Amino acid sequence: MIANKTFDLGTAAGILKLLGDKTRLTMVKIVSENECCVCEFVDLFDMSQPAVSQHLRKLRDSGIVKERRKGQWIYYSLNTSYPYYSFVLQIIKDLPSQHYRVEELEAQGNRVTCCDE
Amino acid sequence: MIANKTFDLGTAAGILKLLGDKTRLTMVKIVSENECCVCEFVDLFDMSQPAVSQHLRKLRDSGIVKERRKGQWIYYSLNTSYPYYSFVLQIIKDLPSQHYRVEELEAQGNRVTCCDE
DNA sequence: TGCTTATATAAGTATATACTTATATAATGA
DNA sequence: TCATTATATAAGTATATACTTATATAAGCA
Repeated sequence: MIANKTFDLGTAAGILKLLGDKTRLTMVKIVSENECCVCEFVDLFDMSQPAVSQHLRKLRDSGIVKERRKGQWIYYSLNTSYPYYSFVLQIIKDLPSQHYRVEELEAQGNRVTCCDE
Repeated sequence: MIANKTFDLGTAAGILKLLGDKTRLTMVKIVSENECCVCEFVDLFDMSQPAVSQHLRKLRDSGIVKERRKGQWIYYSLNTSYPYYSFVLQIIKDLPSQHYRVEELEAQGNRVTCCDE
């Protein structure tokens, strides 16, 4: 683990608390494999848009994920320059891949064309 | 990661939620290095006995830690046969060692003589 | 410009959580 | 047996959390 200057137990607990919610943990696993936008999460989780938005806000505020606006859409991805990125990666690396869910979305034609640049 | 038959995201999130509390995360790190009894935790955390007991209960109920009675004392330690032990270990392994805190306790003469068998 | 779509925020609410104090259980030892 | 020590549990409470609905912001397009 590199560049974790102030990696105390309080910091670690804060990260674990954020990841200790099934929705957010799944979100983080997803964006570690595929850049994803809010409306796709709404589809994937069958959850209201504000609920999704509020979870993403927590993850963004902490620095775990980052956003990128592309027209109307805002894409979320794992923030590789997050100071505790390696800690996050360590936690999610062995979790079951969620790539198939994004593929399903794509098969249904519900994926936003985000890969066209 | 071995023997995690039903290691889905819900299970993982549940574990992370338990560890996502500074007190419990510290407890788990401590018992990964030293077997410890309740009254020692009370000293270490400067916290009420019931509060400590309730945190330990959550950790024990989940299976993360195990207990061993020795006379009046109940010693807690990391449960190495917990199905998700390797996941827990992966999370805590790089956290700052808490061994010095137990040593301080010992220096103050506040350590229960638990190693006399 | 006005309409639509995507996303964020605000405010309210029900439930979960981490404590508190009081009490129960269990082991030790006089 | 009774007192002491260690621990657990029960019940109450204040705060945190994850939603809800309503509304605001922002971009694209007719």
